[in-house]
Amino acid sequence: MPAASVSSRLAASELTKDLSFLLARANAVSLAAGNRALAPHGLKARSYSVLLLAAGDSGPSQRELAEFLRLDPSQVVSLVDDLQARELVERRPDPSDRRANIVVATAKGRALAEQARGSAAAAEAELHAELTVEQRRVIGEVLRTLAFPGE
Amino acid sequence: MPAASVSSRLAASELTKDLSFLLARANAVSLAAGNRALAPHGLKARSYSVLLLAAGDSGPSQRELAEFLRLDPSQVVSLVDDLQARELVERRPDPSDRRANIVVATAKGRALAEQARGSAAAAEAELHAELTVEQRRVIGEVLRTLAFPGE
DNA sequence: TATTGTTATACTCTATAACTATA
DNA sequence: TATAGTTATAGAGTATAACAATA
Repeated sequence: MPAASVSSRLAASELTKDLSFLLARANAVSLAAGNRALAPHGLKARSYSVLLLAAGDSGPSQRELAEFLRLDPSQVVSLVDDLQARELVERRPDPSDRRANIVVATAKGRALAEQARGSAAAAEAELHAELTVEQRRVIGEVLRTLAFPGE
Repeated sequence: MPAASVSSRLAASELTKDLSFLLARANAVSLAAGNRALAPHGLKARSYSVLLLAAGDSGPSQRELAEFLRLDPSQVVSLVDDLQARELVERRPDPSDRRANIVVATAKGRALAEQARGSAAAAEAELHAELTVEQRRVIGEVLRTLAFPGE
């Protein structure tokens, strides 16, 4: 991983006003911290997201996971393969469509998801420590709008 | 690229409240739109960022580019190699440190940077069309804080 | 015909280590 | 000794096409 951020002469650059750049850099910082927090649980951001969705009560198909996480269906295959090999999730045939697999967490998977959620939340709290309550509220709204455009 | 986002049963998931997830997804949307807008100029988000910094008046070294963009120095090498082969930037020896290369845009590079900036700004404006003025102001502040923690 | 999951493959991105030239 | 740039390489992530089973 590259060195930690430094205050730099480049901070005066026009890029600092580019929201897409700031979004990319903020995400890189957040992703690195998240992966660090999840590593002790044997998870990364991707596998954590799949596990969390599988541990919820929505009963997502692999296709739905791919769309929601903006992954290719083939990437979901290997993520689920890995989680299934570790007995954290199961593939269940969808009774209403025999082509589809419903991905559901096992008891072991739900327990791990709960632990990992604690670690992820702690890491996020640390990153957001400098933000005001108002800033947190607005950023939630805005990111939801940007993350799911047209909805 | 995966399918466009869909409104989904999964929107009720706890992940929708996870700012790190929303940040990652918003970035994926933004990056895809940015790369699409930059493609006609033969650029991607990465090379565009390097070109823009080289076109400014900071005169960044490769090391500074790596830190600011959170890239490994070896990644900067190939980005600059590519831009240099296209005569968009030059490597100039730093007079005060003969180990370092200062990366500066050529006239051709500055012209392309200006064009690309227009395309990128248009794409960003479209993505942010739904945001209020107040939301834009706050997101700028917040993303700067998250992108450059501790500064 | 179209879609879900799968496999295979190629390509890009990321991370690491080692080397050189300078400091 | 340490740092800037470079090279090489391996690993992770991404994108595409093709196939079987099912709709």
